[in-house]
Amino acid sequence: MHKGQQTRAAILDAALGLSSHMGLEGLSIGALAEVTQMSKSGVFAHFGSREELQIAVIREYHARFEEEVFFPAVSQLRGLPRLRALFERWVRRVSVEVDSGCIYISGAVEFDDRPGPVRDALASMVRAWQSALERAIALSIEAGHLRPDTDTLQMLFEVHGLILALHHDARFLRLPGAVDRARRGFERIVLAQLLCDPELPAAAPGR
Amino acid sequence: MHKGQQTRAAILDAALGLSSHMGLEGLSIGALAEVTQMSKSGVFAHFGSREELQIAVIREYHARFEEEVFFPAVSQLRGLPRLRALFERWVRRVSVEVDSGCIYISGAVEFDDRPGPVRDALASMVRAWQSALERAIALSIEAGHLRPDTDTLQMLFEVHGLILALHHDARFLRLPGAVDRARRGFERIVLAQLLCDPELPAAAPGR
DNA sequence: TGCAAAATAGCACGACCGTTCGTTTCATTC
DNA sequence: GAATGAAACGAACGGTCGTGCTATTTTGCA
Repeated sequence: MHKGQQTRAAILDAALGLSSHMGLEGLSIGALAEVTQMSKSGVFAHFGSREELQIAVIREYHARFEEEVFFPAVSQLRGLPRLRALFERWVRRVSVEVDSGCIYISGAVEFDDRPGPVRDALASMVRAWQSALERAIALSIEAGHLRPDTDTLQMLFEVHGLILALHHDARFLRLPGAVDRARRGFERIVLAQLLCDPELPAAAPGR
Repeated sequence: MHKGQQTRAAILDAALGLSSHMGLEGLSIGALAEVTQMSKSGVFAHFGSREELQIAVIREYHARFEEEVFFPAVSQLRGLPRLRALFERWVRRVSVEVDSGCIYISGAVEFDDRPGPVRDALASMVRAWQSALERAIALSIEAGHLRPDTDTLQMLFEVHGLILALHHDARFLRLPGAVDRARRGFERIVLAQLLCDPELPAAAPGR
């Protein structure tokens, strides 16, 4: 019987839209029932608890994030091209999204002082994404695109900062030009660690 | 009659602690009454509405932020020393705070999709702080510490990103070493735009 | 010391919250 | 077409929320 899975998916879709606007804590079963034209108990039955619903939302967001950001980027050549693709898609996801609001970012703020399974689920997803980026940076070093003395975690930290600043300026302050500033920041970081032309296949390092 | 002001201040103090843990949206009059050992209506009477309470919290946070970060730093020499002091105190405020959670950061995420007076108050405070930083950067250029072609807003954006990444990694992921990474990121940004030794009084630019 | 005003308490309201439970509708298979 | 189990509903519960009222206490000044 697959009618259940079907409406569960529909509920989850609505839940993602809602919680990207109101945050994971602002997500309520009543509002969700209204949006999906169902009864509260009907919605509730699919998840068993509000916490489970929140975790399901996080997992769904993770899946979509992978689909839209990670998977398309890994088709790029490993090294700097792939890293660039990851960043570019990340930027788009955070900024121009129609109904967006990155749940990773808003969730991190909402749950930084709130231990529990929701926080754990969120943290593990974020860590997974961060280590994917870390691998992409490491591969760029291996491929000879970035200097071998590049501090991987430091670079990750700074790139992540650009995304957070973009989210802040574009979504909260509604400043124009935030996307460009994020891109320029990225190029500045990369340039400082650049070893050779990333368009060419990796060769012996120039100085 | 100043008893009112006094308890109002006490309430506000508790409210700051509460909302730095639970966020401005998580701040409730009932919880506040419990903490301050007052009745709900007693607390309520001091502000007239929850929204006014939130705005009062924002203003109080702003005052403390000025006190702890801005004012001590402007006693430093204008230019790079002052900019460094601003950043260093900002870092401390965001990271090591006892009961912290920067309301500017959490509020920005909570209210990026929620128009209204609270959002407006928060945004104006954040903008005030950002333009204070912008002035500090501009002064560093005027003083000859930074290259005259430095993009002020770009630098502000990147520095802000470091603080946001620090907040994320230290408070949510609880990664060690985030503070150092923020500091190193700042030095990297400054170094790229450095014109002459900031310890010396501004002189004719070396190349 | 007494009095007006300010400050606080107490209580109730309506709304929404997550959750439970018994019932009803629906889809599927014999 | 009847039987069966999943899916959805509807009503209710206890709780908390913000917000009005009306008393009552406390405060500061004459």
